[in-house]
Amino acid sequence: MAQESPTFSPLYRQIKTLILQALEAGEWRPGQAIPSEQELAARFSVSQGTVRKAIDEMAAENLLIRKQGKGTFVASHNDPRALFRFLRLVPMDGDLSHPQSVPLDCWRAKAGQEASRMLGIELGAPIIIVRRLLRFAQKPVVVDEIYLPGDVFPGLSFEALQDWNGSLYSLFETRFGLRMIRAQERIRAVAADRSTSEALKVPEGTPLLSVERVTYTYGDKPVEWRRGLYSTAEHFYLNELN
Amino acid sequence: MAQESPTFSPLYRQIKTLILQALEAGEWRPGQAIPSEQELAARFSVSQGTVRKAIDEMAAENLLIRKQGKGTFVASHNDPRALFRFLRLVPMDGDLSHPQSVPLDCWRAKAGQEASRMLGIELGAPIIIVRRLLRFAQKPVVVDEIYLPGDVFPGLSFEALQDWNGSLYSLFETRFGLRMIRAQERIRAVAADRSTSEALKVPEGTPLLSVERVTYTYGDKPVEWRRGLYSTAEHFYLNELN
DNA sequence: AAGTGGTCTAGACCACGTC
DNA sequence: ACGTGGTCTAGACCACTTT
Repeated sequence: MAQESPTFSPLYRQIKTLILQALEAGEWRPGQAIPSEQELAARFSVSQGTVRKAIDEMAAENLLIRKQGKGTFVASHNDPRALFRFLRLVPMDGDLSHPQSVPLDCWRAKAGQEASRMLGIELGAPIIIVRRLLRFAQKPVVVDEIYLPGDVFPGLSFEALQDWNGSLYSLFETRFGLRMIRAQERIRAVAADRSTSEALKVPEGTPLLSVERVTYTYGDKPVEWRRGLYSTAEHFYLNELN
Repeated sequence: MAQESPTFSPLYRQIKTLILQALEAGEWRPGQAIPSEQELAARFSVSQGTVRKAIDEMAAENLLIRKQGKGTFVASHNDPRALFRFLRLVPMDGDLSHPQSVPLDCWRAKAGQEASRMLGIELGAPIIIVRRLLRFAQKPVVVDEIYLPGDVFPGLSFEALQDWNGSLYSLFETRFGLRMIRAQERIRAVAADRSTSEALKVPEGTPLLSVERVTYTYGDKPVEWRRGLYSTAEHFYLNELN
């Protein structure tokens, strides 16, 4: 039998798309509550159960956060719980202190082969490169080199980075309205080169984790490419396999 | 106000526990279909929707697999799609060939400090240690050293490992009725020692990924502890952050 | 045609947080 | 007391697979 509707999409997915579009358009800001399920059901002329299923999926994707008795909220990187969603590094001695981000450098350049491919932008398009150090309990543990599309981050400067107390993604969200949704990391083992060994205060040649990350915002659009070098003398990368 | 029921558990979670127990007791084997939602609803005297919600959660946890029109099936490591659920290593050139497992050694020992802590067994309890090589397209990429509680794997031998064509977890499931449910990996960067460098055919001192994994079966019981050394010259560890 | 999981609805009631 | 999300039910209908 021929399929009647090869592009069949259940109602709750269509509702999900509509909510997603409202989210993307900035109708509700990160951290704020979205309308109640009843209100959304009325707005879209469907039952509450259908709205519920749409929100369920979005909550599972960390786009929304449900709080019984209070409402449903737009997920935000300002929420401290969101920090370790993307940073999987854990101290071996179980110390739970928050890491400190120290900007080292920030300059503008043109996208080369690799950056243009990873960020999905044209060769030679303006980009911003940030180097920064991550410290746990004052000890340097990670050196990051971060590549950003220039047109998405207008006015990003070294001073702006220094002035910000919080995570980078928190800054991106607050200053540029850009929400990081998901990321993909490619991990390899490499030997520390000269400049890295100095920054991390380890001997040259020390094995380090090389963590390359591409981060996506709404619509699976890549907006960050970074390479981090992790010292694993006193920390490890923790991954849960389900 | 004092909470009326501090141990409140919704009905669908109780149903989930009952299905879990049936699964654990081996009432339905891996790969087989479980009863239909209607049958389970009748068996537990609840509505189909409640059973559905219980199964939904278990499907999200990769314990069950739903197939529209056919039924709901017990997840199995014999399913080839399950292989890369725990093995996150990907060739850099996108070659999708399946890895080949080559057993190197298998012997019995008594649990030391670390093994007893990781496996949750007594110091000196019998364990089995397996060393094996993983090859992608004939090239050696991973050396694993695997620690197993002896009483859970009676009769496991080097010959049994050699005779098996398939993944280790597939063997464990088929031969010992042990289903691996979830795992936790701790990743660090280390330098290749003498014996590892020979097995992986890389120079001594080459940076390698050290991947320590604890694997759990039903009831969060640890039943495997392994340490893998990954050569990342032509492969990388891929991790999706959602 | 029959059986399975998947969707959608409408209504009742519960648990939680706030006023 | 009220509004929110969370649970549970019962029934109708849809999509997919097999007989």
